[in-house]
Amino acid sequence: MITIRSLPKAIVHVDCDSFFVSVEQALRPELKGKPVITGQERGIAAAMSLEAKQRGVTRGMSLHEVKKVCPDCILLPNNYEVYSLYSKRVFGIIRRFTPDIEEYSIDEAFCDITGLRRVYRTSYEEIALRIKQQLEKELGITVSVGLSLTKSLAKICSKHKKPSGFTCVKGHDLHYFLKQIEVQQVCGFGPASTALLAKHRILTVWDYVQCSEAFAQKLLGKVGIELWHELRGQAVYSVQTRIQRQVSLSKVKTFTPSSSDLEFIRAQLLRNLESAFIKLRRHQLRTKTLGIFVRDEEYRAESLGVGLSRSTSSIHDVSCIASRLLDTLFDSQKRYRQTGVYFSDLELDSEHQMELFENETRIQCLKGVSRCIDAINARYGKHTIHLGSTDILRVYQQHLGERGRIPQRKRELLVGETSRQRLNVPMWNLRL
DNA sequence: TCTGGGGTCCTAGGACCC
DNA sequence: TCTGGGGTCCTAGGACCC
Repeated sequence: MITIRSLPKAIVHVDCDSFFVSVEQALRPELKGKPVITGQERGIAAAMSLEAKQRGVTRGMSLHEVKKVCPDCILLPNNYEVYSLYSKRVFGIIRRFTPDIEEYSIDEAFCDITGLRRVYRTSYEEIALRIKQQLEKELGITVSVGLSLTKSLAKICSKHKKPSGFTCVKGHDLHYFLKQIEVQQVCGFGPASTALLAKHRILTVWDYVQCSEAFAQKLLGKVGIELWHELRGQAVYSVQTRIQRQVSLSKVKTFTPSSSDLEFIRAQLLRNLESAFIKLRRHQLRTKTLGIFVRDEEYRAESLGVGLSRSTSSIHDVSCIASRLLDTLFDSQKRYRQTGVYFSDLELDSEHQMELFENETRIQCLKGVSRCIDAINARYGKHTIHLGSTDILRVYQQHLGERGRIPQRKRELLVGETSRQRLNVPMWNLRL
């Protein structure tokens, strides 16, 4: 069921331009006007300055590709702590104008300024412009701002002119504006929806809102009908001022070349599991489910999940389960290029209640082990202490033969180390 | 774009029960 | 043993977002 708000609203969307790079440039003015790219540590371009974009650098481009198209670019590693601090400052400045703000992502926010005309004794446009000017003045970065009747429309507006754009679309201008906007520019219409709409000759947002509500639902289900209202100026999505509780957590790893070696894939999967648990504990969470997935060379995913009898934040409880799930999914005829684990149904550590027949001593003991591992890894580096069965990854690179496979004789030597794991005896290795 | 990582939400279909 | 109908819950997979 969807709720449509009857009164017209004034929703602002703020989008920071090339956020990561803009922050770097704000902190180091000598970088301004140069082709700057962040993402060095991950090997792909995460964000780039206008100058880099003009040379043909795109998001997700591999760095050796970047070097080809833009040899003089300045490569920087992502500095999430600093971006996160800047992000808080962005939200803080907007919050001075209204408490009705949704922190949508690290560099985007929605805010609802409905009814504030009287408070500020000025128009909605003027309020939105003041927010933009204040952000740019205080932070030394540029932002693009959209103002309209709904979140979906405001987001299209902020994207309409970039960088440092301001677009306001009122109800009476809506039809004129929507005729210029293609459906793929709507947040919520991805490649699949766009292709489906194109089949029915629906190319612009105006074409879409001219369809009947029933047709929108038939074609694209719940999202289709919600967006149909939103794009006609009837608000369905409200500005979510409260931070939503995290509902899932996952860790994936793609490896090149692909592999059909079960023990190597198992090691990759268990390494994902180690990382996922580290993150889970860092957020003081526990999981009640465990899921794994693998992707083959065609990028097709297969997954398998189980509910756990009690929630946990310790890998000892589930490493054998993960291993068995993999045995079920694994097809020796296929080559795989990605593994992943995911936890859904998360609960806060503080909210966890012991069950009647739980073994308190064992649980406390495992907790202590996890605490020690976290402390050692924090001091000496991630995965300094790791499961014995993931140790194969450390030596794998040294032994790689042709086609990304470890020669059988060497493999036997390596896999031998992991046999205890499969006998349900946790084994730990210290990387020295 | 053909594929890097971390999320959210929706839906179709199956299992199970009455 | 086969067969109706309806409800709920769960799961795998898809689509989309940053």
